[in-house]
Amino acid sequence: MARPTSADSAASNESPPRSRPSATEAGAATAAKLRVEARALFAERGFSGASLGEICSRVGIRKPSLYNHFSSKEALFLDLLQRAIDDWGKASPPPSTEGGPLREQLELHLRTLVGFAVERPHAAALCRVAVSQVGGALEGKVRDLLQGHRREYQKILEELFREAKNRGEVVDMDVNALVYSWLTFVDGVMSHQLFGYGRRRQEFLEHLDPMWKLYWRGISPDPTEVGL
Amino acid sequence: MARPTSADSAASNESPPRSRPSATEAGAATAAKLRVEARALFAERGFSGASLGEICSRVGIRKPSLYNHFSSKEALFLDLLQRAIDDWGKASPPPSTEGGPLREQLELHLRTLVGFAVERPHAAALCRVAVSQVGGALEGKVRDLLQGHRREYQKILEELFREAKNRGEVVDMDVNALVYSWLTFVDGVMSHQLFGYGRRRQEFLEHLDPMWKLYWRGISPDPTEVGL
DNA sequence: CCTACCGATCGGTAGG
DNA sequence: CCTACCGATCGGTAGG
Repeated sequence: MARPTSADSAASNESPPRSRPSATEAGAATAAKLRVEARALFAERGFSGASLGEICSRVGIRKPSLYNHFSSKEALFLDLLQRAIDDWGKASPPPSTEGGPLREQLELHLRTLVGFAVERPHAAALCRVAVSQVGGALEGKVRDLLQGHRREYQKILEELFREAKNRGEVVDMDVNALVYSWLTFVDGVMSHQLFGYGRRRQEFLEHLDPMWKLYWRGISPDPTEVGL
Repeated sequence: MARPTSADSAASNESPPRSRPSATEAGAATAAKLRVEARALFAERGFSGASLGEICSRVGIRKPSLYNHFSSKEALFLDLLQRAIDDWGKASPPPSTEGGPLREQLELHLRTLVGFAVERPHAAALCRVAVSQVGGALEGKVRDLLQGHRREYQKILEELFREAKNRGEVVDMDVNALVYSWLTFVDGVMSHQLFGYGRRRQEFLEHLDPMWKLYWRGISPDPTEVGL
């Protein structure tokens, strides 16, 4: 995240504004604005519920002009999804066995995952919309994008937990069960963050710390030493 | 669940077929068919992505005839959502402090929750679609339905964990943290079940047992006694 | 339950 | 980047 700006205003590859923008720079700026508004509207209404007309209206251009930047509604959505996945991955690098004790690695990783959803709510919500987009025309392409990322993530977790188990940093248990346990915990936390409403979301965030401790207690090699 | 039939073919209030159906019986049968197909299509494509024309086509009637049974697309969706919530609640009665040890209560409850998603995938997916329906016209009404149910569920859990804590059946910790921990665990499990794809879903189900044990280990008053 | 039809809006194109 | 416009489809109504 280049700038500490709020709520998804930052796209992946924005350039700072100049005093006299060239034609290509103006075009890039329009494309960036389109991405911001499209991301927000897709996140709020889903793929079919968001209309290109409204996106363009929010940017201040007419609908046909959008096709100078994106070849179709589907292409626009997939572009945004790819960026959201990439940005999320960059903001939350997977934990490594080299980085230190498993407990600290996992806790940090959890916090960066949640942090992305807090700082980039529209990008996170777009991923949620994509996951929910099980039917319809772009089903296959969305699934490919998401599954590729998920498979890679799962493989990293398998290695992480296998090594941690060998070092006695985690309870002695089937590695796959440990991986699924982590995925379930993360998905549960993200569900609250992505689907929760208003106050609930904030209230939930305040309980992240004790929830993490209870999770760690479950997979810790020595639960009695986990301070609660 | 009255009949052990597969995949959501059973609506909430179907009556068994007779040899010579009256006019009102035929009408009720049509309404039931409409619910089955609408539930499947809403679940697959979302609210905006599903069209009344296709629903009617699957049932074998013309679009205007739908309005003899439901006053609008929105009313149809809300009817289905209400039924899905009710059915899920009936199939998964919340755990009670009277019913026995907390551990057994929670495990049984978890299995009935997952069982509903397995036996009634379209009803469960409709709830997922509704939760995702954060924007658009029916935002407020959907939220009211879901929040009402959620609040009630959360209150029951608070009482459950408070009493269990007093009896020493659960780790000594803030009751709210225990409640949120349970909600997170359940949401994580449901995420896999509702959003998962094909083989993954099955593979995940096979790990439900060890995942449950790891969860219980985290909130158990004596984790060392949890057999893994 | 049907045919016939409504205005609105959709994603996208032609052409400049 | 625009105006003008396309065919298709949408939810819903009139009238029987």
